[in-house]
Amino acid sequence: MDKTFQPADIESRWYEEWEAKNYFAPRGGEPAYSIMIPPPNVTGSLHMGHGFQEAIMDTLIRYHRMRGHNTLWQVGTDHAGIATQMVVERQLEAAGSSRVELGREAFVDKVWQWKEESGGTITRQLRRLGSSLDWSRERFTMDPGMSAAVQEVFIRLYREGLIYRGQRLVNWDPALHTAISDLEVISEEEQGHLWHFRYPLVGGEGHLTVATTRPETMLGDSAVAVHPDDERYRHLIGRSVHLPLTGREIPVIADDYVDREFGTGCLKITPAHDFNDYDVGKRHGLPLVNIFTDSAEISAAAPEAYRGLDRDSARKRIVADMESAGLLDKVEDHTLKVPRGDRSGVIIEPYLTDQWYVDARALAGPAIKAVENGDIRFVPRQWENTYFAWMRDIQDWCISRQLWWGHRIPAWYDDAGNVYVGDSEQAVREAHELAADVALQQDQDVLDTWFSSALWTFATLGWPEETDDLATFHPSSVLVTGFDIIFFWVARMIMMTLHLRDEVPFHTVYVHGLVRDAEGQKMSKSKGNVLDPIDLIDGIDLESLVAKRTAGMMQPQLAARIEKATRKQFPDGIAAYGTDALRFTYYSLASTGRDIKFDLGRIEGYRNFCNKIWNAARYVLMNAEGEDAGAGSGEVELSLADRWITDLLDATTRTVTEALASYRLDLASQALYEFIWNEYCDWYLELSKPVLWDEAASAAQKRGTRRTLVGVLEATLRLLHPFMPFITEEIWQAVAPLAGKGGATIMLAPYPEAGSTPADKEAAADIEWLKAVIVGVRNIRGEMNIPPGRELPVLLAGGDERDRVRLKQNSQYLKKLAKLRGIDWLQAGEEAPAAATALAGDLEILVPMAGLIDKDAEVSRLTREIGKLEQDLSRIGKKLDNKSFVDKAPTDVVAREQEKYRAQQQAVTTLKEQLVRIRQM
RNA sequence: AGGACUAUAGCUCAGUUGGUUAGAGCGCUACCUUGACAUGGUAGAGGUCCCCAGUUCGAAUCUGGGUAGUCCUACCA
Repeated sequence: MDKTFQPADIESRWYEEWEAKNYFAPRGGEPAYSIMIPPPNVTGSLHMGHGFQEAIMDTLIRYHRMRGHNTLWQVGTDHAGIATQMVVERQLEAAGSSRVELGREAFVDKVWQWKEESGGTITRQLRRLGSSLDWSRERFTMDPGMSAAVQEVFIRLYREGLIYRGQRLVNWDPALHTAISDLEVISEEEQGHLWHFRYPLVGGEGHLTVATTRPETMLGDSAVAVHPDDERYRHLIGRSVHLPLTGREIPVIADDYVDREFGTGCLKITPAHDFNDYDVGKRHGLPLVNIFTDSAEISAAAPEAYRGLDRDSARKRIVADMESAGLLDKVEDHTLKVPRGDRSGVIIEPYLTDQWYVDARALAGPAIKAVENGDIRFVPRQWENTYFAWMRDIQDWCISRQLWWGHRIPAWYDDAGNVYVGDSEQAVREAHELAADVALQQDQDVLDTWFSSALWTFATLGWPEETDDLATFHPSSVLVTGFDIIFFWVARMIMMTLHLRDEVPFHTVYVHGLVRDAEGQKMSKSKGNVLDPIDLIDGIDLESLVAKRTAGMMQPQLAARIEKATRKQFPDGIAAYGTDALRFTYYSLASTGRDIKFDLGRIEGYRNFCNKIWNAARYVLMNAEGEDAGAGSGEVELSLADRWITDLLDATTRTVTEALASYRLDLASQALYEFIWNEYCDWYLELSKPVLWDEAASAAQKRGTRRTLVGVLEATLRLLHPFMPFITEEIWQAVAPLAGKGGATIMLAPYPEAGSTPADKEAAADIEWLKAVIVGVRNIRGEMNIPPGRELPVLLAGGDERDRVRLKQNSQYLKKLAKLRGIDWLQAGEEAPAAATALAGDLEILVPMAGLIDKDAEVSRLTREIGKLEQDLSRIGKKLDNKSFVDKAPTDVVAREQEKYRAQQQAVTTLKEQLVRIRQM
């Protein structure tokens, strides 16, 4: 074995073997445990959020698999309609072509081609993370099975009246030329202006002043509204105003939607371009004047002067024209919320079109109930409130998209505009007995990507067939996801699955936090603070990192800033930490209800942890290989340390198991870290040395220590395997045979279970005593700068019979671990030599100072120690003097404080006497 | 405008039902290449648990009110 842990080669070797041997597939057993991966974008690549999420799922999956459950981790990818189409369109543009030029069929072929080319990236990356996904069942949201399921669902819901087609205002993306759902619109505050326009009253006397943030929409105004009770304008209701620049006259109407306090109290109404105005227009029977094309340029419905202008130019022109007409009252600065498309980033336009909708209200009821009654549980719980809030006020879901990449809507139209929904044109013709000469045209639109994702948990298992897999693995056990897609995906899965299958898609939703950068910023390409998990695994040099982060930047000045920041933050690039270290970092930061700030210091710490495990294993193998490690029938004698560490492993197993059950991977990883490093390595391995290296130790004793050494390591590796799959497998292969364990892989070895035997409290107490004495000596050594190699003589004083017994049993340990030359009891009446003092309970540990220890140094050390103790003593004293504490606190608490007080007092007395003695020297 | 979450060491974070000397890692200081490991060992320094009030014998923990930050939902032109 190498002296340091080298993850790269080990990782690829083991993953290939696991996959080749089909260890990831379900293997029967009871009960079933299944997780459906949130399908990543097929043409995407892995980011830190994926890394985090997959790591969590893999731990849960490996844990249940080792427990012998029938475990399925369903893998697959998503076709990601808009995102993927955009990428391919951009490629075409770069090549001087376009989607339109290519035509629909050729374009879709092109996308498929791109999917074939780039689709392997993300799945390769998933493998690098060690994700034990069942690749033999890999699915894609546009594969034939999924497509059939999507079609089936659409038709079924249509027949049930839960999908309908309607004309209304939608969120229109004028760059992508498609409708999008409410969720895909991001509204953020931006600096803008409020323009006050004068609309002259018809009849010649005066005007009304309206305030608007969108001057260009005035061309589509249908009315001016005032509040019905507004004294200022009441007399004008029913009159008309000239709509400037258009030659139209529009009425003054009354509607209590108007806020009298805002602006002038007069509101221009543009029913075709504003959601609220649309409602007002409906109430008053106002005409819809659509002044935009589908690219949000001024349309033929507007005066000729403005036609063809984009929104921004139109705005400038209109403001200028109003000003020169003397109709611009004033302009104020104003911050407003601007709605933008989450993909395109352009301003979204409310736009009147025909679209398909899902009646979400009807589906929401059962979905709410399922969470209310606990059929589905959110972890952490608080997300249920978010879910309820949204579900109780849910809007109908616009599912049609004017894209080419996606599931084509199974609807056909005849020339009269009648709609026929069915499996195919043929099926529709037959069902509706349409003559062959009736021309039918299929709907041009595709479905929202989330429509197919909503079917993910059951469509991947063969639905609409009632397959064995469905019966076995559905509902799935847990969904692991980020809060950002609770509405997009989680809620819709729940609604669809309950409706179509009358069962929940999963029993638990584990919601994890967002992975942010070290400053707490969201990672994004434009900020240039993105970390690629693969780079943390393999490492990357500075130049490559800079190149990667600044590639394909639209704005060069951004690239310069990113480069500077990157060079500053990673002057030496990023080291190769390996998958296990990366995963462990995720777990350690995965406390619930909290985002993760990814800190390089942590991953480095866990890389070191891997190395620690590696070297501990080297030590164990070094001492056990070729030796009798107690797996046979030879007599075995267990030492105190053996009993203690075995017990502690048991306690750790319990902690880890409980933490896993409550999705506290941070607590699980912490318990493992502490046990392995602070107990097994720091103490147990050291305690094993005196036995193994002692000529006088019996074969049975050595056998006992070797057996414990190997046995505890072997079990610990299994305990750790779901978290650190690679290093544990590599070491386990060498260690398991020594422990008498068989099996081809640790992956399928049983997960340790906490034993039922009561804790060996005596062993624990003895080890605590031992540690206290050793730490006492080390403290003196450390404070006095005595080299660790120098052996010290030690005298013991005070203490009771138990201390004497313990010393007798543990002197070998003490000598070795505290580097002692000899240990003697100070006889009664014997004068102690000048010595530095440490305490272990009532036991005094004296290290004679002769030639080693400086008097002043010891004086100040003792003084400091006494000071600390006295502070503590006075605190406890006050507590005990408080009558109501003694009266009201539970007796065991009081007793504990009293014992503490006695011990501290004793300690202070002893140290003070010692101080006096030293001073007299 | 509603709602959620967060605030603990210089930094990143734990702290379960109120009772610990408030912990870990990184960083820092000192000493040390001792036969698993310098990606290491030993020892040490470092905290007004955001502020105020309350409940309690006792509050980092419970209640109320602030402050600051992050985010979600809905939005008035």
